[in-house]
Amino acid sequence: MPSWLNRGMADLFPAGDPSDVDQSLAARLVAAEAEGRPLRVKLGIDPTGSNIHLGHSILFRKLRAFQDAGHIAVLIIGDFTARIGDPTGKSATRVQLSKNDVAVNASTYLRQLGQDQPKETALLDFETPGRLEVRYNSEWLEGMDLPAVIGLLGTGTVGQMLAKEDFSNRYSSGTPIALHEFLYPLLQGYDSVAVNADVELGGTDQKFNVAMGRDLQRHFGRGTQFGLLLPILVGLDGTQKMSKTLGNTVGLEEDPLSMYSKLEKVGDAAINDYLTLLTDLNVEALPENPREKQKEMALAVTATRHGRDAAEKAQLDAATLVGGAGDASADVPEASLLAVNFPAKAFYLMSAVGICASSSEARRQIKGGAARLDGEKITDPNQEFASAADLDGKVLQLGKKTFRRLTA
RNA sequence: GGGUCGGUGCCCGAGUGGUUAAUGGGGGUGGACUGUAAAUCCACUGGCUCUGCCUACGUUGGUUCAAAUCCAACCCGGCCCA
Repeated sequence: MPSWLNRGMADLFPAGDPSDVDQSLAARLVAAEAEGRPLRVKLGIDPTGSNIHLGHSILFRKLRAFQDAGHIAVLIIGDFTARIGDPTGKSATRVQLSKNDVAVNASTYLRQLGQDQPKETALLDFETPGRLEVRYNSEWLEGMDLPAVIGLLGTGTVGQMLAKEDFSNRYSSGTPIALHEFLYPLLQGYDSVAVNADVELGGTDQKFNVAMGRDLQRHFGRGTQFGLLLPILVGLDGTQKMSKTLGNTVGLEEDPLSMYSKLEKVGDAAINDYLTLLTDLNVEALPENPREKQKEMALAVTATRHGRDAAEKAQLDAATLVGGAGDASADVPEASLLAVNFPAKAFYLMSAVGICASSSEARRQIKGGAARLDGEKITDPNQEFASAADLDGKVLQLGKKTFRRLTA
């Protein structure tokens, strides 16, 4: 098996008879090569949120690696499944996305994946002909009639569903499981049938669904897919998975400075994973000193998104900002003063400019000694600023790592 | 459909007529310390250009000078029965 394929891999199944194209991905690769037929590699995404973070990107990176090896990336946008909405949790969170929401989210996704970029900077290769198929699953799910749905339901059993960890947890803890949730794995699996996947990529938490895809392909008499699972990236807290709701993410489109400063304080235990899953570098090449190691990793990961030069600039800026703040040359994200009404009191300014979520919070932060303007501590929440001109170009700081350059 | 228990702030979870945005824990943010880490300690943790004013304990009404706490209806969930 090629190393680009093995890198960071958490699980590959089935992994049976090495000579059987149905049991061994290595055999399938060899056979495909002999036939001059690229593999079809499926990756499904639900366009529910609209910001891709580094945790998602490890799957896309693997998909890209397949593309670069000459295979076909089949990106499935789960517009149909997303529209039904995930009923997990309380009634209040039962969001039903409209057709329009889904369309907007999907296009945001594609843009972030690099739809309009050359393949050198894009996450996926949109350029090379024949390397990418983008499919929407409403294409085959929307028109499915009740007999077909019943047929699909008939391929699974309640026992199978309850064997799935999160269903069984919820069942035994008394958390409701809506009936249609059982349909989800089946529909997702049916996507594999519809696109004739050879390989499906997913996080390790997707094993059940990916396996379902293989089962359904067999049921429908199609070629079977392999499941290639990648680890779930831990978030910045170093313990829980990277996820938007936990607020421990690094967004793909974040500016170099915030990306770097977040990454350089990732917990020691997570550094190797970050490097393996988010870059092509060798773990052995990293320095021993844990602090240096963090910096190297942060630099390398930032560079994959913004290029080496921007990443190095971010590293420098991070160092100077923390040292004294307000360095005029530092490349700090800007915040416009246009929406601020003058005269402005300090606490109001901080909320109006978006560095604090609310003016009450800003008040508290100032009292807690967290706010600085050009490195000088703001002590009075009611300190007044007469006009935007007084603030133009200055750096507003919250805590040690949040900076905004104010612009009139 | 019947019985029963329950729905509290980001999460869990106290509270059961009356100073108070509402005990405690978790999480989060900030400060000290440090390697901008971990651990530990301290503070803060509804909103509002704020010496005051709003909005909050499933929803809507009601009783009361006064309700998260009492009453009614409704909505949602667990369990048992069908």
